[in-house]
Amino acid sequence: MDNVEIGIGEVVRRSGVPASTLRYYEERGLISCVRRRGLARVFETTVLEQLALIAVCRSAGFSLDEILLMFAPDGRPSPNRAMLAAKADELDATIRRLASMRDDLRHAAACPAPSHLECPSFQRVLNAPDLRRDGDGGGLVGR
Amino acid sequence: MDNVEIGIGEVVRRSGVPASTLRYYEERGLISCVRRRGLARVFETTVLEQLALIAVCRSAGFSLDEILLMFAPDGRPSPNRAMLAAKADELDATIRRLASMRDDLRHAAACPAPSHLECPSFQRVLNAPDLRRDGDGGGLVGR
DNA sequence: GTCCTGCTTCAAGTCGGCTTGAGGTCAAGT
DNA sequence: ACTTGACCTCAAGCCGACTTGAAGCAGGAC
Repeated sequence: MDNVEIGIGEVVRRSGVPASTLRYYEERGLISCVRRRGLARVFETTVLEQLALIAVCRSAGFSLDEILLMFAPDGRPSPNRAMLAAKADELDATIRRLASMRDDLRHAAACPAPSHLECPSFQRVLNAPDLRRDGDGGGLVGR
Repeated sequence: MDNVEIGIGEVVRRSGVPASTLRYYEERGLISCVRRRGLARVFETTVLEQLALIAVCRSAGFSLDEILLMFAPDGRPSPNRAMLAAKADELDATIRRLASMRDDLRHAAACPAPSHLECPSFQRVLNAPDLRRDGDGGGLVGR
C-alpha cells in the first residue's frame, strides 16, 4: 500500500488544514498520529481522508462532537448507522426550510411592496408557526 | 390601526424572545422602541413582525450583521434587493451541498462497507474538489 | 558550537450571539 | 413608609472552534 507516513507539515500542505487545527482535532479525538518521532507527530496518509470527511461534515453544519459520534474514533466501522440516518433526516428538514427561505428572498428581491414587512408573501412566512416557535429545534448548521 | 404600544414584558410574552436578547438587538440596531416611559422601553406591536423576520433569517443562517444589511433598520424599504437575490443564490448553493451530503449520509447508513472511508461512494465525496478547497467559502449557516 | 528550521507545549485570546449578575429606578399596593 | 415587581444599565461570562504567542527542543548545515 502507498500508506506512507508523513509529518505534520506534509499534512498541512496536502490538506490545507493548519497545524494548529490538526493539533486541536487530535486533542478532541478526531484524528490521531501513529507515533512520534521525538516530539514531532507522524501521521499516516489516511489522515488526509479523515480530514476531508471532517471538512465535509463541518460544511454540512455538524459540530465536532457530532462528527465524533457519527464516525467512531478515526472514521471507523461505527455502530451509528441509525444516527447517520437521523442526521440525514435532519438535513432534509433543514433543506426544506432553506428552500422556502430562498424562495421568499427571491420574492422579496422582486416584490415592489415598500416594506418587506408589508409584502403579503412575507406575512405568510412570518406567521408560519414552524419557524416562529422552536428557537433552535430546527438544528441548523454552524461554521 | 391596532398598532398598540406594548412594554418589553408583553413583547417577551408574545414573541418568546428573552428581554436580554431584545435589549441586545436594540443595541445592535435591529429593533428600536418608540420611546421610553421613564427608563422602560415602549415598543410598537410591529416589533413582533420584525422579530419574526429576524428569527426566520437567523434560522436560515444569516448573521445579525447580514440581517441588518438586508433589511434596512427596522425592516424597511431597503436598497438591498440585489443583496437579497445574492443571498438567495448563496442559499441555493448551500442547499445543493446539503442535499448531496444528505444523500451520502443515507448511503453511509445503508452501505455495508466496514469503514465509511472504504466505501466507494464516500471516496467520491471526499475527492470532490469543491468541498475540499474552500474552508469556508460555502458560507454556511449558524445557530 | 551555534544558527536555522520545523516542530513542540501550554496558556490566553478571538468572534458571534447571547446570558448572567450586581446594583439601581420607579410606580403601585398595603 | 415600605416592599414588591417590572424594568433598567453596565460589565463580565459562556460556548464552540480555533488562532496566536511565548518559550523550548532536536537535528542538520555551516
